[in-house]
Amino acid sequence: MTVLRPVRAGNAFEETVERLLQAIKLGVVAYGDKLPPERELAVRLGISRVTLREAIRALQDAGYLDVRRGRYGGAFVTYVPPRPDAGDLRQAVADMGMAELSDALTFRLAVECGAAQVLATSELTPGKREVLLRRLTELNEAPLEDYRRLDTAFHLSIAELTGSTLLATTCADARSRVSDLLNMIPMLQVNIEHAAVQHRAIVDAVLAGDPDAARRAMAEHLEGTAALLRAFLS
Amino acid sequence: MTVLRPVRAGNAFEETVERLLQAIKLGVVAYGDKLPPERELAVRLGISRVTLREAIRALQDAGYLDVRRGRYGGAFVTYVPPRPDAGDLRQAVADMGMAELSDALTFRLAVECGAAQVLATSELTPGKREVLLRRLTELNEAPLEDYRRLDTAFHLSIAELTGSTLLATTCADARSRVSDLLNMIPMLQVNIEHAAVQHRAIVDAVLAGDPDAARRAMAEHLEGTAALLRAFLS
DNA sequence: GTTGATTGGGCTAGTCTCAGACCATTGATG
DNA sequence: CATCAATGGTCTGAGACTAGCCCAATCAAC
Repeated sequence: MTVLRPVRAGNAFEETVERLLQAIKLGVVAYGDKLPPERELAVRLGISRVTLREAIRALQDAGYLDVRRGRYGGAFVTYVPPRPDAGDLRQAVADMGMAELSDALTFRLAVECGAAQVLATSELTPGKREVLLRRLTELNEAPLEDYRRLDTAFHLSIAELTGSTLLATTCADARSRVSDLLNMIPMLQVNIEHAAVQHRAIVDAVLAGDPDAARRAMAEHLEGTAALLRAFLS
Repeated sequence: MTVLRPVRAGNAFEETVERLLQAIKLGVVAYGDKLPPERELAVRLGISRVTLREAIRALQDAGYLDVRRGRYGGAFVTYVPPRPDAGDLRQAVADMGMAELSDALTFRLAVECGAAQVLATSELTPGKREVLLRRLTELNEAPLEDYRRLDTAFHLSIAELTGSTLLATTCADARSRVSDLLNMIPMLQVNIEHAAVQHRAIVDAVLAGDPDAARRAMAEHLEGTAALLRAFLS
């Protein structure tokens, strides 16, 4: 029974660390940015300041954050994604386990295709069309070190533009489950160009209001990424 | 920022009540069945027996469970879905709020279509094909009072057959967000027949290995249900 | 009947988490 | 250079949650 599973993934401290790590690794707070003030963040995360501080302390010790006191102080992100490396990738996949990996990839495929389909079905305001196109342009013009972050932003904006909070958080969750691995895939110019074509196809289908084409373009894109990932494992 | 949202939906007691309610309302434990023994269930839910007992007590007080001591005792499900009623439906939607409702419907559309697509893409073993067909048959032969439960089982088995635990739990979550409302939609023979045709189309597309058709059939089915729901609100 | 296995009922000591108050540091501003 | 607002750092008492233990009820099997 899939429903009588653990109510909680861990204690408040552990879950908070995970959540902050997700924000950092997805680039929601980029390098050099700071987290919101502790008091405000604790409220938003629905936990006490004490617990939040423990989590921040752990991330500081692990080298993800630099905490400074005083006015204009805060917890600044110092994390930079590791340089892509096929060896690290193999190691990371081994740590994760093949079963969990394919679960995560399947999950991502389903929810992101669902989001693309829904977005293509919905009435898109000019403002929304513009957001989508801007994200695509930013990604295409990105310097190499910003590529992953802007790719994440592009993918997540598709889910966010549907207007469904549940869908947006689920896509963010799905992405974060594979983001470490994606970051370790060596980036070749040919792959980036290939991805750019696929991104364009997704946007075109969404803007044309063609859910079938959107779903197909997204599936092709994600399956390409998954295949690339698997290719570095053999 | 969609990612710096609350780490927890409530305290352990509240989340446990929700989870048990989900199991009951989705029919994972049907009327007359009993929950697993407290000690075992507490382990599976990852909580203490004390907290579990509080949750069970609350559900007992609310009339969902009948708890009996001694050997062969346990917590027996006494819940029967309320008789469909358009008035109750309107009330429930008003309580829920339109924004939350459309979020839930969008979410369900995305993840269930994603699941159907994924399943149609995957290699289906004879055993899996059989499970799917059996669920469909059971649903079609169901007496009226079992219809909702078997409909849920049919939909969830699509997600489960993908082999992705994440996807299965997400679909269960999506369904449970609208299950109360679905239970309140008056069931007309014409609607059931209509749904049967759509269910058949979904299964055919999945078995044929046609992800586009599967996605389309599922979308049509869910949009039909959503439209039916909205129809009773005006 | 008596027994014994299974199950719910209840207690306690210890840990986790919280809310709220107060302290310490920083740096822009006057 | 003094001020002060914003921010991290720390403490305390209360409540939530847990692990582990033992008690009480039930009923099939002997």
